[in-house]
Amino acid sequence: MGHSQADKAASRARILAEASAQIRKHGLESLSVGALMRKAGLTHGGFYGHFASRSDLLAQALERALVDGEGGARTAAQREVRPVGVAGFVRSYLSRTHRDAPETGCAIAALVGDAGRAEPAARAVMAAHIEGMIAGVGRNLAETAAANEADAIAAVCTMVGALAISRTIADPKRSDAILRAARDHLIAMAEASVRAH
Amino acid sequence: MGHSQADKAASRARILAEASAQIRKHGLESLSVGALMRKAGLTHGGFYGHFASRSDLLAQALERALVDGEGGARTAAQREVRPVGVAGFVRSYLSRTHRDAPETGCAIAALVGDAGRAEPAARAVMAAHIEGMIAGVGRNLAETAAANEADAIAAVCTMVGALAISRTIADPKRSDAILRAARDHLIAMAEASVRAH
DNA sequence: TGTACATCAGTGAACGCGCGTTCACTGATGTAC
DNA sequence: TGTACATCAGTGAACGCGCGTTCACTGATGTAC
Repeated sequence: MGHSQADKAASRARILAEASAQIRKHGLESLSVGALMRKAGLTHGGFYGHFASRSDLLAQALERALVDGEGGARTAAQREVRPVGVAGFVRSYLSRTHRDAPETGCAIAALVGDAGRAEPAARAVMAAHIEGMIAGVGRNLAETAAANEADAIAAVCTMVGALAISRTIADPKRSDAILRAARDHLIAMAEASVRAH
Repeated sequence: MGHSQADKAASRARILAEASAQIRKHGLESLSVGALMRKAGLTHGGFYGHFASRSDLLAQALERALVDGEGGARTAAQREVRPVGVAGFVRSYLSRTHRDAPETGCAIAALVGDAGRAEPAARAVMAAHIEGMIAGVGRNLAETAAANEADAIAAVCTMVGALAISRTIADPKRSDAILRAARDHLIAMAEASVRAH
Protein backbone atom coordinates (compact mmCIF):
# COMPACT_ATOMS: atom_id res chain seq x y z
CA MET A 1 0.00 0.00 0.00
CA GLY A 2 2.81 2.37 -0.82
CA HIS A 3 2.19 5.80 -2.27
CA SER A 4 5.05 6.19 -4.73
CA GLN A 5 4.76 6.17 -8.50
CA ALA A 6 6.63 2.86 -8.64
CA ASP A 7 4.11 1.43 -6.19
CA LYS A 8 1.29 2.55 -8.42
CA ALA A 9 2.82 0.85 -11.44
CA ALA A 10 3.28 -2.30 -9.38
CA SER A 11 -0.36 -2.16 -8.21
CA ARG A 12 -1.55 -1.77 -11.76
CA ALA A 13 0.55 -4.73 -12.83
CA ARG A 14 -0.81 -6.83 -9.97
CA ILE A 15 -4.41 -5.89 -10.83
CA LEU A 16 -3.95 -6.82 -14.49
CA ALA A 17 -2.17 -10.07 -13.66
CA GLU A 18 -5.04 -11.09 -11.37
CA ALA A 19 -7.60 -10.07 -13.98
CA SER A 20 -5.78 -11.98 -16.69
CA ALA A 21 -5.87 -15.18 -14.65
CA GLN A 22 -9.44 -14.61 -13.45
CA ILE A 23 -10.97 -14.23 -16.91
CA ARG A 24 -9.12 -17.25 -18.29
CA LYS A 25 -10.31 -19.38 -15.38
CA HIS A 26 -13.88 -18.13 -14.97
CA GLY A 27 -14.78 -16.14 -18.08
CA LEU A 28 -14.87 -12.49 -19.09
CA GLU A 29 -18.08 -11.69 -17.23
CA SER A 30 -16.79 -13.18 -13.99
CA LEU A 31 -14.58 -10.12 -13.48
CA SER A 32 -15.89 -8.00 -10.60
CA VAL A 33 -14.16 -4.80 -9.52
CA GLY A 34 -14.50 -5.49 -5.79
CA ALA A 35 -13.23 -9.08 -5.85
CA LEU A 36 -10.38 -8.16 -8.18
CA MET A 37 -9.11 -5.32 -5.98
CA ARG A 38 -9.34 -7.53 -2.91
CA LYS A 39 -7.21 -10.16 -4.66
CA ALA A 40 -4.69 -7.46 -5.56
CA GLY A 41 -4.54 -6.45 -1.87
CA LEU A 42 -6.30 -3.11 -2.35
CA THR A 43 -9.73 -1.63 -1.71
CA HIS A 44 -12.32 -1.12 -4.44
CA GLY A 45 -12.21 2.68 -4.36
CA GLY A 46 -8.71 2.79 -5.74
CA PHE A 47 -9.74 1.00 -8.89
CA TYR A 48 -10.68 4.19 -10.73
CA GLY A 49 -7.21 5.57 -10.26
CA HIS A 50 -6.05 2.80 -12.60
CA PHE A 51 -8.90 2.24 -15.06
CA ALA A 52 -11.68 4.37 -16.49
CA SER A 53 -14.35 1.72 -15.96
CA ARG A 54 -14.91 -2.02 -15.65
CA SER A 55 -15.35 -2.18 -19.40
CA ASP A 56 -11.99 -0.44 -19.92
CA LEU A 57 -10.37 -2.96 -17.59
CA LEU A 58 -12.01 -5.82 -19.46
CA ALA A 59 -10.44 -4.83 -22.76
CA GLN A 60 -7.01 -4.43 -21.19
CA ALA A 61 -7.30 -7.66 -19.20
CA LEU A 62 -8.24 -9.57 -22.35
CA GLU A 63 -5.23 -8.19 -24.23
CA ARG A 64 -3.03 -9.02 -21.27
CA ALA A 65 -4.45 -12.56 -20.99
CA LEU A 66 -3.85 -13.16 -24.68
CA VAL A 67 -0.25 -11.98 -24.42
CA ASP A 68 0.32 -13.96 -21.20
CA GLY A 69 -1.06 -17.05 -22.89
CA GLU A 70 0.90 -16.69 -26.11
CA GLY A 71 3.00 -19.78 -26.10
CA GLY A 72 1.31 -20.25 -22.75
CA ALA A 73 1.67 -23.90 -23.49
CA ARG A 74 5.37 -23.29 -22.98
CA THR A 75 4.73 -21.86 -19.52
CA ALA A 76 2.27 -24.56 -18.65
CA ALA A 77 4.62 -27.31 -19.75
CA GLN A 78 7.86 -25.82 -18.53
CA ARG A 79 9.31 -29.15 -17.64
CA GLU A 80 8.95 -30.48 -21.16
CA VAL A 81 11.84 -30.08 -23.53
CA ARG A 82 11.62 -26.91 -25.59
CA PRO A 83 9.12 -27.70 -28.33
CA VAL A 84 10.57 -27.92 -31.81
CA GLY A 85 8.47 -27.50 -34.95
CA VAL A 86 4.73 -27.93 -35.22
CA ALA A 87 4.73 -31.33 -33.54
CA GLY A 88 6.35 -29.92 -30.41
CA PHE A 89 3.97 -26.97 -30.28
CA VAL A 90 0.94 -29.20 -30.80
CA ARG A 91 2.13 -31.60 -28.12
CA SER A 92 2.46 -28.91 -25.49
CA TYR A 93 -0.68 -27.05 -26.58
CA LEU A 94 -2.75 -30.23 -26.34
CA SER A 95 -1.14 -31.45 -23.13
CA ARG A 96 -2.97 -32.33 -19.93
CA THR A 97 -0.90 -29.67 -18.18
CA HIS A 98 -2.28 -26.98 -20.47
CA ARG A 99 -5.83 -28.31 -20.22
CA ASP A 100 -5.71 -28.31 -16.44
CA ALA A 101 -4.33 -24.78 -16.07
CA PRO A 102 -6.54 -22.42 -18.09
CA GLU A 103 -5.59 -19.51 -15.81
CA THR A 104 -2.04 -19.56 -17.18
CA GLY A 105 -2.82 -21.00 -20.61
CA CYS A 106 -3.95 -19.85 -24.02
CA ALA A 107 -6.63 -17.18 -23.73
CA ILE A 108 -7.92 -17.92 -27.22
CA ALA A 109 -9.06 -21.40 -26.21
CA ALA A 110 -10.35 -20.13 -22.87
CA LEU A 111 -12.27 -17.13 -24.19
CA VAL A 112 -13.26 -17.49 -27.88
CA GLY A 113 -16.88 -17.92 -26.97
CA ASP A 114 -16.95 -14.99 -24.55
CA ALA A 115 -15.12 -12.73 -26.98
CA GLY A 116 -17.51 -13.59 -29.81
CA ARG A 117 -20.32 -12.13 -27.73
CA ALA A 118 -18.36 -9.20 -26.31
CA GLU A 119 -18.34 -5.60 -27.51
CA PRO A 120 -16.49 -4.85 -30.77
CA ALA A 121 -13.30 -3.65 -29.03
CA ALA A 122 -12.81 -6.93 -27.18
CA ARG A 123 -13.77 -8.93 -30.26
CA ALA A 124 -11.14 -7.08 -32.30
CA VAL A 125 -8.44 -7.78 -29.70
CA MET A 126 -9.30 -11.46 -29.77
CA ALA A 127 -9.43 -11.55 -33.58
CA ALA A 128 -5.97 -10.00 -33.82
CA HIS A 129 -4.48 -12.65 -31.57
CA ILE A 130 -6.20 -15.44 -33.48
CA GLU A 131 -4.53 -14.10 -36.63
CA GLY A 132 -1.27 -14.12 -34.71
CA MET A 133 -1.69 -17.76 -33.79
CA ILE A 134 -2.59 -18.70 -37.36
CA ALA A 135 0.49 -16.87 -38.64
CA GLY A 136 2.67 -18.55 -36.00
CA VAL A 137 1.44 -22.02 -36.80
CA GLY A 138 1.74 -21.23 -40.51
CA ARG A 139 5.40 -20.20 -40.11
CA ASN A 140 6.00 -23.28 -38.04
CA LEU A 141 4.45 -25.51 -40.71
CA ALA A 142 6.28 -23.79 -43.55
CA GLU A 143 9.65 -24.56 -41.95
CA THR A 144 9.30 -28.25 -42.53
CA ALA A 145 6.37 -28.81 -44.85
CA ALA A 146 4.66 -27.64 -48.01
CA ALA A 147 1.70 -26.18 -46.17
CA ASN A 148 -0.47 -23.22 -47.08
CA GLU A 149 -2.42 -20.84 -44.85
CA ALA A 150 -5.56 -22.96 -45.05
CA ASP A 151 -3.70 -25.78 -43.30
CA ALA A 152 -2.67 -23.40 -40.53
CA ILE A 153 -6.25 -22.22 -40.12
CA ALA A 154 -7.58 -25.75 -39.90
CA ALA A 155 -4.87 -26.67 -37.40
CA VAL A 156 -5.70 -23.68 -35.17
CA CYS A 157 -9.42 -24.51 -35.27
CA THR A 158 -8.66 -28.08 -34.26
CA MET A 159 -6.34 -27.07 -31.41
CA VAL A 160 -8.70 -24.46 -29.99
CA GLY A 161 -11.72 -26.75 -30.32
CA ALA A 162 -9.94 -29.73 -28.81
CA LEU A 163 -8.70 -27.83 -25.77
CA ALA A 164 -12.12 -26.30 -25.08
CA ILE A 165 -13.86 -29.64 -25.50
CA SER A 166 -11.35 -31.51 -23.35
CA ARG A 167 -12.04 -29.01 -20.56
CA THR A 168 -15.76 -29.75 -20.46
CA ILE A 169 -15.30 -33.51 -20.25
CA ALA A 170 -15.00 -34.41 -16.59
CA ASP A 171 -13.80 -37.99 -17.04
CA PRO A 172 -9.98 -37.69 -17.19
CA LYS A 173 -9.46 -40.77 -19.36
CA ARG A 174 -11.96 -39.60 -21.92
CA SER A 175 -10.69 -36.05 -21.84
CA ASP A 176 -7.15 -37.35 -22.43
CA ALA A 177 -8.46 -39.35 -25.39
CA ILE A 178 -9.84 -36.18 -26.98
CA LEU A 179 -6.48 -34.44 -26.66
CA ARG A 180 -4.66 -37.48 -28.01
CA ALA A 181 -6.95 -37.85 -31.02
CA ALA A 182 -6.59 -34.19 -31.99
CA ARG A 183 -2.83 -34.27 -31.38
CA ASP A 184 -2.30 -37.38 -33.50
CA HIS A 185 -4.49 -35.98 -36.23
CA LEU A 186 -2.50 -32.75 -36.39
CA ILE A 187 0.88 -34.44 -36.32
CA ALA A 188 -0.17 -36.88 -39.04
CA MET A 189 -1.39 -33.92 -41.07
CA ALA A 190 1.95 -32.15 -40.69
CA GLU A 191 3.87 -35.26 -41.65
CA ALA A 192 1.68 -35.76 -44.70
CA SER A 193 2.64 -32.24 -45.83
CA VAL A 194 6.29 -33.10 -45.31
CA ARG A 195 5.99 -36.15 -47.54
CA ALA A 196 4.20 -34.12 -50.21
CA HIS A 197 7.10 -31.64 -50.04
CA MET B 1 -52.05 -15.47 -19.25
CA GLY B 2 -54.52 -18.29 -18.99
CA HIS B 3 -54.91 -20.38 -15.87
CA SER B 4 -55.42 -23.88 -17.25
CA GLN B 5 -52.95 -26.74 -17.03
CA ALA B 6 -52.45 -26.59 -20.78
CA ASP B 7 -51.63 -22.90 -20.45
CA LYS B 8 -49.03 -23.71 -17.82
CA ALA B 9 -47.37 -26.28 -20.07
CA ALA B 10 -47.36 -23.75 -22.90
CA SER B 11 -45.82 -21.10 -20.61
CA ARG B 12 -43.10 -23.47 -19.53
CA ALA B 13 -42.35 -24.34 -23.15
CA ARG B 14 -42.19 -20.66 -24.05
CA ILE B 15 -39.85 -19.91 -21.14
CA LEU B 16 -37.49 -22.73 -22.09
CA ALA B 17 -37.52 -21.79 -25.77
CA GLU B 18 -36.60 -18.21 -24.91
CA ALA B 19 -33.91 -19.40 -22.50
CA SER B 20 -32.49 -21.79 -25.07
CA ALA B 21 -32.09 -18.97 -27.61
CA GLN B 22 -30.84 -16.48 -25.02
CA ILE B 23 -27.96 -18.63 -23.74
CA ARG B 24 -26.85 -19.55 -27.25
CA LYS B 25 -26.81 -15.91 -28.28
CA HIS B 26 -25.40 -14.28 -25.15
CA GLY B 27 -23.94 -17.02 -22.96
CA LEU B 28 -25.07 -19.06 -19.95
CA GLU B 29 -24.53 -16.30 -17.42
CA SER B 30 -26.57 -13.82 -19.44
CA LEU B 31 -29.77 -15.56 -18.35
CA SER B 32 -31.71 -13.38 -15.92
CA VAL B 33 -35.01 -14.46 -14.41
CA GLY B 34 -36.70 -11.09 -14.83
CA ALA B 35 -35.71 -10.50 -18.45
CA LEU B 36 -36.57 -14.07 -19.38
CA MET B 37 -40.07 -13.94 -17.92
CA ARG B 38 -40.71 -10.60 -19.61
CA LYS B 39 -39.71 -12.13 -22.96
CA ALA B 40 -42.08 -15.00 -22.30
CA GLY B 41 -44.89 -12.50 -21.63
CA LEU B 42 -45.13 -13.18 -17.90
CA THR B 43 -44.05 -11.52 -14.65
CA HIS B 44 -41.03 -12.62 -12.66
CA GLY B 45 -43.01 -13.95 -9.68
CA GLY B 46 -44.46 -16.80 -11.68
CA PHE B 47 -41.03 -18.18 -12.45
CA TYR B 48 -40.86 -20.30 -9.31
CA GLY B 49 -44.03 -22.13 -10.28
CA HIS B 50 -42.00 -23.57 -13.16
CA PHE B 51 -38.45 -23.93 -11.86
CA ALA B 52 -36.86 -24.48 -8.46
CA SER B 53 -34.21 -21.83 -8.99
CA ARG B 54 -32.21 -19.97 -11.63
CA SER B 55 -29.60 -22.71 -11.45
CA ASP B 56 -32.26 -25.39 -12.06
CA LEU B 57 -33.46 -23.42 -15.10
CA LEU B 58 -29.89 -23.10 -16.35
CA ALA B 59 -29.37 -26.86 -16.45
CA GLN B 60 -32.69 -27.41 -18.25
CA ALA B 61 -32.11 -24.54 -20.66
CA LEU B 62 -28.69 -25.93 -21.58
CA GLU B 63 -30.14 -29.38 -22.25
CA ARG B 64 -32.90 -27.79 -24.29
CA ALA B 65 -30.45 -25.65 -26.27
CA LEU B 66 -28.32 -28.68 -27.05
CA VAL B 67 -31.33 -30.64 -28.28
CA ASP B 68 -32.65 -27.65 -30.25
CA GLY B 69 -29.27 -27.25 -31.87
CA GLU B 70 -28.75 -30.89 -32.71
CA GLY B 71 -28.53 -30.80 -36.46
CA GLY B 72 -29.27 -27.13 -35.86
CA ALA B 73 -27.26 -26.61 -39.00
CA ARG B 74 -30.20 -28.23 -40.76
CA THR B 75 -32.59 -25.66 -39.31
CA ALA B 76 -30.23 -22.80 -39.96
CA ALA B 77 -29.70 -23.83 -43.56
CA GLN B 78 -33.19 -25.00 -44.40
CA ARG B 79 -32.95 -23.78 -47.93
CA GLU B 80 -29.96 -25.95 -48.69
CA VAL B 81 -30.54 -29.39 -50.10
CA ARG B 82 -30.76 -32.04 -47.42
CA PRO B 83 -27.19 -32.76 -46.42
CA VAL B 84 -25.92 -36.17 -47.43
CA GLY B 85 -22.93 -37.85 -45.77
CA VAL B 86 -20.19 -36.08 -43.86
CA ALA B 87 -19.52 -33.55 -46.59
CA GLY B 88 -23.12 -32.35 -46.48
CA PHE B 89 -23.14 -32.11 -42.71
CA VAL B 90 -19.83 -30.26 -42.64
CA ARG B 91 -21.01 -27.86 -45.33
CA SER B 92 -24.13 -26.86 -43.42
CA TYR B 93 -22.38 -26.84 -40.02
CA LEU B 94 -19.68 -24.52 -41.31
CA SER B 95 -22.03 -22.32 -43.32
CA ARG B 96 -22.36 -18.57 -42.98
CA THR B 97 -26.03 -19.11 -42.12
CA HIS B 98 -25.09 -21.21 -39.11
CA ARG B 99 -22.34 -18.82 -38.04
CA ASP B 100 -24.72 -15.86 -38.16
CA ALA B 101 -27.52 -17.49 -36.19
CA PRO B 102 -26.05 -18.84 -32.94
CA GLU B 103 -29.44 -18.52 -31.22
CA THR B 104 -30.84 -21.33 -33.37
CA GLY B 105 -27.59 -23.18 -34.00
CA CYS B 106 -25.38 -25.76 -32.35
CA ALA B 107 -25.17 -25.15 -28.61
CA ILE B 108 -21.90 -27.04 -28.38
CA ALA B 109 -20.08 -24.46 -30.47
CA ALA B 110 -21.90 -21.60 -28.73
CA LEU B 111 -21.35 -22.79 -25.17
CA VAL B 112 -18.34 -25.13 -24.80
CA GLY B 113 -16.37 -22.47 -22.97
CA ASP B 114 -19.22 -21.53 -20.63
CA ALA B 115 -20.02 -25.16 -19.88
CA GLY B 116 -16.40 -25.97 -19.07
CA ARG B 117 -16.58 -23.42 -16.26
CA ALA B 118 -20.11 -24.28 -15.12
CA GLU B 119 -21.14 -26.52 -12.24
CA PRO B 120 -20.72 -30.29 -12.71
CA ALA B 121 -24.38 -30.88 -13.70
CA ALA B 122 -24.19 -28.48 -16.63
CA ARG B 123 -20.76 -29.76 -17.62
CA ALA B 124 -22.10 -33.33 -17.69
CA VAL B 125 -25.03 -32.33 -19.91
CA MET B 126 -22.64 -30.66 -22.34
CA ALA B 127 -20.22 -33.62 -22.26
CA ALA B 128 -23.03 -36.05 -23.10
CA HIS B 129 -24.02 -34.05 -26.16
CA ILE B 130 -20.43 -33.74 -27.32
CA GLU B 131 -20.25 -37.54 -27.21
CA GLY B 132 -23.45 -37.61 -29.21
CA MET B 133 -21.96 -35.37 -31.87
CA ILE B 134 -18.79 -37.47 -32.04
CA ALA B 135 -20.86 -40.62 -32.41
CA GLY B 136 -23.01 -39.00 -35.09
CA VAL B 137 -20.04 -37.81 -37.11
CA GLY B 138 -18.41 -41.21 -36.59
CA ARG B 139 -21.45 -43.03 -38.00
CA ASN B 140 -21.56 -40.57 -40.85
CA LEU B 141 -17.90 -41.16 -41.65
CA ALA B 142 -18.18 -44.92 -41.33
CA GLU B 143 -20.90 -45.00 -44.00
CA THR B 144 -18.53 -43.98 -46.73
CA ALA B 145 -15.01 -44.22 -45.36
CA ALA B 146 -12.62 -46.34 -43.35
CA ALA B 147 -12.55 -43.95 -40.43
CA ASN B 148 -12.07 -44.66 -36.75
CA GLU B 149 -13.33 -42.76 -33.71
CA ALA B 150 -10.19 -40.65 -33.54
CA ASP B 151 -11.05 -39.18 -36.93
CA ALA B 152 -14.53 -38.31 -35.70
CA ILE B 153 -13.08 -36.64 -32.60
CA ALA B 154 -10.65 -34.57 -34.63
CA ALA B 155 -13.43 -33.57 -37.03
CA VAL B 156 -15.70 -32.44 -34.19
CA CYS B 157 -12.88 -30.41 -32.60
CA THR B 158 -12.22 -28.72 -35.93
CA MET B 159 -15.90 -27.93 -36.56
CA VAL B 160 -16.54 -26.55 -33.09
CA GLY B 161 -13.31 -24.56 -33.10
CA ALA B 162 -13.89 -23.16 -36.56
CA LEU B 163 -17.43 -22.00 -35.83
CA ALA B 164 -16.43 -20.34 -32.56
CA ILE B 165 -13.44 -18.63 -34.18
CA SER B 166 -15.42 -17.49 -37.21
CA ARG B 167 -17.88 -15.81 -34.84
CA THR B 168 -15.23 -13.65 -33.20
CA ILE B 169 -13.79 -12.38 -36.47
CA ALA B 170 -15.76 -9.29 -37.45
CA ASP B 171 -14.49 -8.97 -41.02
CA PRO B 172 -16.96 -11.06 -43.06
CA LYS B 173 -14.47 -11.98 -45.81
CA ARG B 174 -11.91 -13.22 -43.34
CA SER B 175 -14.54 -15.01 -41.25
CA ASP B 176 -15.77 -16.75 -44.41
CA ALA B 177 -12.19 -17.78 -45.18
CA ILE B 178 -11.91 -19.48 -41.78
CA LEU B 179 -15.07 -21.47 -42.41
CA ARG B 180 -13.92 -22.37 -45.92
CA ALA B 181 -10.48 -23.54 -44.79
CA ALA B 182 -11.92 -25.77 -42.07
CA ARG B 183 -14.61 -27.09 -44.40
CA ASP B 184 -12.17 -27.95 -47.18
CA HIS B 185 -9.82 -29.56 -44.70
CA LEU B 186 -12.56 -31.79 -43.31
CA ILE B 187 -13.92 -32.78 -46.70
CA ALA B 188 -10.43 -33.60 -47.97
CA MET B 189 -9.88 -35.66 -44.85
CA ALA B 190 -13.09 -37.61 -45.44
CA GLU B 191 -12.20 -38.20 -49.08
CA ALA B 192 -8.74 -39.41 -48.10
CA SER B 193 -10.39 -42.01 -45.85
CA VAL B 194 -12.61 -43.08 -48.75
CA ARG B 195 -9.59 -43.63 -50.94
CA ALA B 196 -7.88 -45.60 -48.18
CA HIS B 197 -11.03 -47.74 -47.98
C1' DT C 1 20.97 19.76 3.02
C1' DG C 2 16.60 20.89 5.24
C1' DT C 3 12.00 22.58 5.33
C1' DA C 4 7.21 23.67 3.35
C1' DC C 5 3.86 22.29 0.52
C1' DA C 6 1.36 20.47 -3.62
C1' DT C 7 0.47 16.07 -5.50
C1' DC C 8 -1.72 11.94 -5.65
C1' DA C 9 -2.18 6.54 -4.39
C1' DG C 10 -5.12 4.42 -1.74
C1' DT C 11 -9.26 4.31 1.81
C1' DG C 12 -13.92 3.41 3.03
C1' DA C 13 -18.68 5.24 3.38
C1' DA C 14 -22.36 6.06 0.38
C1' DC C 15 -25.20 6.09 -4.02
C1' DG C 16 -28.67 3.90 -7.19
C1' DC C 17 -29.62 -0.25 -9.46
C1' DG C 18 -30.82 -4.84 -10.87
C1' DC C 19 -30.43 -9.27 -9.26
C1' DG C 20 -32.67 -13.89 -7.32
C1' DT C 21 -36.11 -15.08 -4.29
C1' DT C 22 -40.41 -14.91 -1.21
C1' DC C 23 -45.09 -14.27 -0.37
C1' DA C 24 -49.88 -12.65 0.24
C1' DC C 25 -53.06 -12.15 -3.06
C1' DT C 26 -56.44 -12.67 -7.40
C1' DG C 27 -59.25 -14.91 -10.23
C1' DA C 28 -59.86 -18.60 -13.77
C1' DT C 29 -60.07 -23.67 -13.81
C1' DG C 30 -61.83 -27.93 -13.05
C1' DT C 31 -63.81 -31.20 -9.83
C1' DA C 32 -67.23 -33.05 -6.33
C1' DC C 33 -71.85 -33.34 -5.43
C1' DT D 1 -76.85 -30.36 -15.92
C1' DG D 2 -75.88 -26.82 -12.44
C1' DT D 3 -73.78 -25.07 -8.35
C1' DA D 4 -70.06 -24.65 -4.59
C1' DC D 5 -65.54 -24.83 -3.69
C1' DA D 6 -60.63 -26.29 -3.64
C1' DT D 7 -56.81 -25.79 -6.61
C1' DC D 8 -53.33 -23.38 -8.57
C1' DA D 9 -51.19 -20.23 -12.62
C1' DG D 10 -49.89 -15.93 -12.58
C1' DT D 11 -49.37 -11.05 -10.23
C1' DG D 12 -46.69 -7.50 -8.16
C1' DA D 13 -44.77 -5.53 -3.83
C1' DA D 14 -41.07 -6.43 -0.92
C1' DC D 15 -36.67 -8.56 0.88
C1' DG D 16 -31.48 -8.63 1.27
C1' DC D 17 -27.50 -8.52 -1.47
C1' DG D 18 -23.64 -7.42 -4.40
C1' DC D 19 -22.70 -4.77 -8.18
C1' DG D 20 -20.18 -0.49 -10.56
C1' DT D 21 -19.25 4.02 -9.49
C1' DT D 22 -18.46 8.50 -6.78
C1' DC D 23 -16.34 11.23 -3.45
C1' DA D 24 -14.43 13.49 0.71
C1' DC D 25 -10.69 12.24 3.05
C1' DT D 26 -5.68 10.61 4.74
C1' DG D 27 -1.10 10.51 4.68
C1' DA D 28 3.18 9.25 2.16
C1' DT D 29 5.80 11.09 -1.76
C1' DG D 30 8.56 14.08 -4.10
C1' DT D 31 9.51 18.76 -5.55
C1' DA D 32 10.54 23.86 -5.02
C1' DC D 33 13.10 26.89 -2.48
